[in-house]
Amino acid sequence: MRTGAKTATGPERKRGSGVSTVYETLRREIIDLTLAPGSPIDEAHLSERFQMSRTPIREALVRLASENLIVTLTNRATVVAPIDFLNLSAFFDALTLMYRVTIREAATRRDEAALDEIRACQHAFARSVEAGDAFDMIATNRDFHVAIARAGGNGYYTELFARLLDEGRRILRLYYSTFNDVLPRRYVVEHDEMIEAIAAKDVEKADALAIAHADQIVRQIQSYISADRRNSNSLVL
Amino acid sequence: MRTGAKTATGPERKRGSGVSTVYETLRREIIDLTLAPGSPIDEAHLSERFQMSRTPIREALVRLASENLIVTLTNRATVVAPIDFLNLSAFFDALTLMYRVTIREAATRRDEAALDEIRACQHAFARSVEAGDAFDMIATNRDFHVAIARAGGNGYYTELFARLLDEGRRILRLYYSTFNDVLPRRYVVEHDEMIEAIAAKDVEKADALAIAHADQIVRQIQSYISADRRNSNSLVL
DNA sequence: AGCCGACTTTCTGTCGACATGAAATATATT
DNA sequence: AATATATTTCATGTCGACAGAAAGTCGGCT
Repeated sequence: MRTGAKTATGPERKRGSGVSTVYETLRREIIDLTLAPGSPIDEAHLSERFQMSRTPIREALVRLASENLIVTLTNRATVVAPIDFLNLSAFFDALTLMYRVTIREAATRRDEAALDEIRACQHAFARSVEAGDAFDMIATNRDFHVAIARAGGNGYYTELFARLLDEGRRILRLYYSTFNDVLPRRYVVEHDEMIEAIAAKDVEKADALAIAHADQIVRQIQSYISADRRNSNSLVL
Repeated sequence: MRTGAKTATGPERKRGSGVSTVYETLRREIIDLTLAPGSPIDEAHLSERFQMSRTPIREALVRLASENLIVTLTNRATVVAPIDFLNLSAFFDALTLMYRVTIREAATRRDEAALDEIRACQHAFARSVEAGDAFDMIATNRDFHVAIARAGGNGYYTELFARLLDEGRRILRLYYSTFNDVLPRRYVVEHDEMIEAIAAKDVEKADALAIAHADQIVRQIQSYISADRRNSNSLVL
């Protein structure tokens, strides 16, 4: 006989969805800086917020931790991963490398479907630049470059690149207020040139564009940071 | 087989150690092919084997899954990640790139402590080559290259490279029986030349050696595969 | 006899509760 | 008063149990 009276407060949630819901929501909030770097993550709070037990929440946290989006101090707190301004050069190096490698692969192996994907992302990016929506700009820019990486067809590159771009999103968010509208339009043009080079399978041209583009972004971030007095006080947020 | 003397009543296990114990043990067994690709992972079995509840085991599995060492089919089985022979070229590309990038960084930024680390790993590698222990050779070779990556000081590179080398360990294990003793000795010599170039901060020399080394390994794996009829039947294990 | 559907099995996903260890607080001592 | 120590607090780590979902099994039907 079944005990399944199912009570009043029905667990109206599909079975395997708990962990991924929490994971994706928190991931987005961390990258959006909705959750500030260093802010504590409380399992009980999340348990109440997402209306589920701590178990699926813990599993989501383990997943986030393995992507370095959160840091867990054993037996004590777990906090949103700080933005490490001390290792920025390693970040810039890796980011530049992946810009170059992924666009080279894309220029080599792209097919029409992948090109369409890239163009769609570029349109979304151009729209948010027109709209002056800095947040959406940062997000669509990320998607554009991930689409290029996908066109290259190397999952190892795509995965690392996506992580780097997400980390970049966090840093850019810190400075979104200082965004001016000169650089974004330049990015739109550079993106268009990239698409052209990829479509033409001109690997060296694409590579050169990637180098220039990466240089732009690195310089942009560096100028934001050096213009911001906060970092002379607390280097690690 | 190890420990397990803990029997009887006492939950004599340190508090935060459960997850990492399971994680590290399974990780080693997966990379060693002690757990065959595609073989099922049963939480209840592991629960009994490690003498702990399913909760810490599940968290270890989540961690392994996020590193693509296992694959979980929602609501169904979780299995050891198959070795994907179809995407080998992406693997070779990424591996070669990381050989080059990490050794270039190492040749640029290495300090004496890092060099000592690298030399220690090389000694361990040379010893296992002398001993003709193919398994240990594969493991110490991995450690040697990770040490070089560490010397470069870029965590993003080190992490990806370590993952790639571990994946390579799985593939090499498949063919360990066909190891001959010509190539390993060549590897020892090549490793020595790499150390020399890194110590001399000769970036271009180091890069050239990395390319040659990567080429060796890729060719070795490819020859094993093409010499092995298994793969014409089931391309994905 | 063969195909379809309900039952059973056996996993995984989720839950609530307890144990433990570290920070925070209160207390005692020099 | 300041430091060292005991106590409280409370978030985390772990546990055992229940519920839901597929695969496998068995019996009924045309």
